[in-house]
Amino acid sequence: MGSRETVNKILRLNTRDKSTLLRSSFIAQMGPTVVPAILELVSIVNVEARDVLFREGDHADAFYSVLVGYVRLYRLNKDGREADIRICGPSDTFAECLLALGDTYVYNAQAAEPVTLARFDLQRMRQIAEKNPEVLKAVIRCLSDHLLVSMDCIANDRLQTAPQRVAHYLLGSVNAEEGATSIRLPFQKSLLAGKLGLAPEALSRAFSSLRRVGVTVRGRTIQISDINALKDI
Amino acid sequence: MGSRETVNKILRLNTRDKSTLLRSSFIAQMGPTVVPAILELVSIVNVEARDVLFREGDHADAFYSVLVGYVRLYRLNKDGREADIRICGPSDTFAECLLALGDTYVYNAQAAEPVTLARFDLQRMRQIAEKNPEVLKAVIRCLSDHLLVSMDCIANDRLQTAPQRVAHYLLGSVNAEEGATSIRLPFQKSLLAGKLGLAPEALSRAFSSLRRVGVTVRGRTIQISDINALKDI
DNA sequence: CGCATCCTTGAAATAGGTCAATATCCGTGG
DNA sequence: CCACGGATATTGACCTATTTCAAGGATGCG
Repeated sequence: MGSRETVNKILRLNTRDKSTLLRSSFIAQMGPTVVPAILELVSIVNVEARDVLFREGDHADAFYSVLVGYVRLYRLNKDGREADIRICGPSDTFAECLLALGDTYVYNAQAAEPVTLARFDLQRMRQIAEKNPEVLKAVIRCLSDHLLVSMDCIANDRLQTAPQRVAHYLLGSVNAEEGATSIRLPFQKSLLAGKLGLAPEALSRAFSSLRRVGVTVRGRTIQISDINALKDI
Repeated sequence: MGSRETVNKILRLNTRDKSTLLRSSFIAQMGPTVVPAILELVSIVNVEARDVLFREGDHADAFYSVLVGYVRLYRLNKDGREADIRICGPSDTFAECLLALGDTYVYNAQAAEPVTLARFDLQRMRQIAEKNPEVLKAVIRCLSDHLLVSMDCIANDRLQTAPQRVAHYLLGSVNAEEGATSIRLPFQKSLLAGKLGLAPEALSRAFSSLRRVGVTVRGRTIQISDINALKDI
């Protein structure tokens, strides 16, 4: 029964989820030889908005890729204040550093909305990696990307003001090179605030200070009248 | 001649440097089979205090391990303000993420004092890694450690005040568990300030605010009268 | 012993956090 | 399709931590 259920979970991986998984930063780098073996050990997990996936210090037996929704990775200080470390969206992988680091989660993870995840068993993944350098290389790629993102985050926190961080985020989400565009935020503003290391109020104020360079906010929709003006902030 | 010189460089690797290199976070994880091959392609680099090793955007053909001294990894904003991303000391490896990421440095690196480095050629290292999963695993280990350090840094920047960051640093450098001790800072205070994401003045003030919990500063020597008192900051 | 560098201290300016009140958004159910 | 209500977001006022600028003091190297 237990195994029957597991098989069902895998079979139920719908076309859209499966293609997201195959295109995830982690899986996408591997060839047709290992991918099936990995898909064997993947299970699908659905969690509701605000559910805590795991906590810092918990025993870890899996890492994850996001298929649908957004997950918040964060730490707590002893007063219970929270600080986001990374926001993971579709195709992002997290906690994969535990492949090398140990069996304890090093941050908390919470679903910011209803989320679908691919779950990779750590032990079994280590076994597969042991036999397949291809997997090791994918892990290296993945870790390098995350390290780069983290270093960007440190530098931005230390060098940029709130409006600059917001401008930087907008420029990174924009398709066009210049002129006018509009963006739809993929998540709530409170999540963006956390991602940028700001209180929600500070994000609001940053947006309103960007009005003078042609940024208009209506709900999740952001109008940008001149991309180049944003770059000068 | 050129090759003669290279050989000399390697031969000149003195006992102390060599043992540091063999114990560096990167090399130490590998067995006797690959290590000699890697030592073959290592060259030793000496740079003077304040020398810039490379700049963000420079073409990259090597990564490094520190043997002696300290190296500052930092970014610039467009006004020329600097923010440290990581401080690397003896046995630390940096820029190894370029093995996967590309051939452009993603930050600036500057010697904070006279420094001796082991230089790993990226191309040749990639070739060795291709044949030796052991090397890939060492790289994963190394990247995971750096990622963890970076995430700690983000969380600390966002959650802790200046005195808390200093207390946290001191507690991490202390050997004893409780009672009184003293520490000798391994580098200048201005470097510590940068590492903690503070202006030098803020570090000074943080130290003087820690006086009331029994922290006394004289030059590079820090006296701590009660470790447990520090933990409560 | 002297000079340069590094560190500390003070005073003023600022960015952002916190708290509280109001406004807006959006999913739900009618 | 609209109206309702809870959750989100904005705004204002205040407060605190940290930066910045400027000057004085300590430190250590030659």
